[in-house]
Amino acid sequence: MTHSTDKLGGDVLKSHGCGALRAEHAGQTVSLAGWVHRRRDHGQLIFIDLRDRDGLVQIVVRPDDHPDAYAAANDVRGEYVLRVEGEVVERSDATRNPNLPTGDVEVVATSVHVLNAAKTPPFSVSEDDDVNELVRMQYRYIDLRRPTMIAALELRHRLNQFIRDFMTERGFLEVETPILVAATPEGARDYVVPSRLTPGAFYALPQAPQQFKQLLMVAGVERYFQIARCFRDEDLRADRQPEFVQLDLEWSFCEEEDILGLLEELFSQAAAALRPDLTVPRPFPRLTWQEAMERYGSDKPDLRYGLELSDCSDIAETSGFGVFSSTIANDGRVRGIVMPGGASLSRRDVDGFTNLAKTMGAPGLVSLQFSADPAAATEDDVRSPVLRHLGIADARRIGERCGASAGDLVLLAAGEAGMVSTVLDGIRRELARRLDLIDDTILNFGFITDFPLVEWDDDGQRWDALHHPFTAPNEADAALLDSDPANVRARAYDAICNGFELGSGSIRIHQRDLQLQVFELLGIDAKEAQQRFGHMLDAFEYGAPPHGGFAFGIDRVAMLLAGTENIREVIAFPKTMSASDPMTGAPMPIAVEQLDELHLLVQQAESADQSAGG
RNA sequence: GGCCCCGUGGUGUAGCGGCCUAACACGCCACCCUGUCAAGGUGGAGAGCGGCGGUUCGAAUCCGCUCGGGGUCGCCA
Repeated sequence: MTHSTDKLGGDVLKSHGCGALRAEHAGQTVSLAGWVHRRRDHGQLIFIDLRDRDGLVQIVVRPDDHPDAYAAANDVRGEYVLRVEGEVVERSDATRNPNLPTGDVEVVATSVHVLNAAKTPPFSVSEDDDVNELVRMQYRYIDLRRPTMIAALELRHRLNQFIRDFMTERGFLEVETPILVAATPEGARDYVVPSRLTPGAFYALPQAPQQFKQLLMVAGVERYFQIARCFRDEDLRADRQPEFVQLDLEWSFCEEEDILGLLEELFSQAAAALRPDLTVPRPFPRLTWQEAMERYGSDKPDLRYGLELSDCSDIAETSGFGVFSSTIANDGRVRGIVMPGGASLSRRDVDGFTNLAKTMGAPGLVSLQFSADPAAATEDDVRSPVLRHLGIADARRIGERCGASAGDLVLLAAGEAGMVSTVLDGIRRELARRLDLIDDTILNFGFITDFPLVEWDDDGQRWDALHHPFTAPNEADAALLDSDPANVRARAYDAICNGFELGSGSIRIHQRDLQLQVFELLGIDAKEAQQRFGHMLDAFEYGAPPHGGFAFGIDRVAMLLAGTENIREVIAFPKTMSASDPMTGAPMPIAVEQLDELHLLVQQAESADQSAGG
């Protein structure tokens, strides 16, 4: 036989995969093994759809020639595990099933063996029902049998494979780094592992292999990558899991262009290989962070649609509307977004947007509904709760500034700049959904560049690294490090796609002095720096090459390639929003003996009905 | 930590103060049926409505608390 695409055949128990059989196999005697997808009993004729990882094939069982096979088939139920022997027969024209890849053939069974019976599963494998996720997770091994889930696992496998090949071809070396590492107080909350041998001491699970990969650069690896497991103990989201997988890469003697160019190739080639049906616009658009925030209010804007924001702060500043003028007087901003055709919305609908804004921290929204072109609008043409305060002149200017036309709705948010961005970003995404502007046949990748190096943390009263403390400042802004840290740009960049952040990277600091200067800015003095990051600082003194890198979430890329908005759909065994696993019960209390060995004392009883006290 | 949504037979839903000793679809069980492929037909079993407490003559239905799931803001170097 010539080279076959059948991956599941050739076993002792199984000569072919169910999904692999075609007309060309007609006449062959085959042995198949798989699960009963469906069974159709016609009395003196039983059809069984036998399913394995690659697909389905119809088995026909008749009592006359093979009574034993028929008897076995009679007792078979859904999800029974069978081994079937028989002959592949081309179907008559009237009985072909064009909906099935194997629909031109069927297997006439000569024997049917039940390898294992099965209880009726808690939900259907054969129907694509919307089953409660808790139940799916409790029985994940059944959930994963569903063809869409198997397909997601395979997609992910192929993505990983693609990445390994791609990186290898470009000279990157896959190096594994430790999972038990030192805790880092900065950044996300660490998952922590108590040390038995060093009482009172703890490892942390890595949030990312950051320091190790930089040290690999100092070690002369030059080009490193790893499909790395990362852990962050933060609240979860639809696109966030406590443990996730990144393509982590680091590159010596590289500049921003090298990395962004590599990523563009990687993402577009991966998409072309795995989802040739999707459109990937190239070149990937690049926006500075500043520009992204101005135009979209987000550092991960969905670029598949417009709905850009407009700044109306100057109009607001001189406005007779006190809320606006005082906002500007207090260093706030007033910005707006247009909903095309929104002038006809009811008060109730407009209130819906206001309520959405309130959930994101806005005191409210100002709405202006223009029934005429804003440039020529009279008071009768503008519907707004604040028209009286604003005046028709400013209403016109705002309408024009935002680019509204007759029939449009303008929504304005006023207040602190960050809040205004958050709110309008949320409104923008909601508008896109309502106006059906989201094209799900496009993967719109992009890069965000020139992030600020640091941001002021009001709670901690200090500067925090926006990316991480090893990010190099833009050389042009070096002078501002002491005088005006907020305006120092970092040599940091993010990759985005369809409104998701895929990952981020930067050119790193490779000089001890500059690193110390940045630590200083972050409130880490020389002594503390030496204590906590001495190995990095020392390494920089032993011939550290200039280097930079990137890391992106493989789960998220897989999610986008799979066409879902939920990361759990592309993870074999995900955790719930409360970071638990309903199948295994993790996390769970451990025995007192185990705690003792680890020198741990648990503060509270885990629940009131247990006798173990505080 | 805040806010929003959800929890009714195995699954998905309906019911939203008495008509509910809870309805429908799929699934399940039994029987019939030789060409179906979401097979078909007939019959049947299966939940007391996440838990606790309240309001009421009466609670799946209203209220409070609680548990669980989902979503989101904060958070996520």
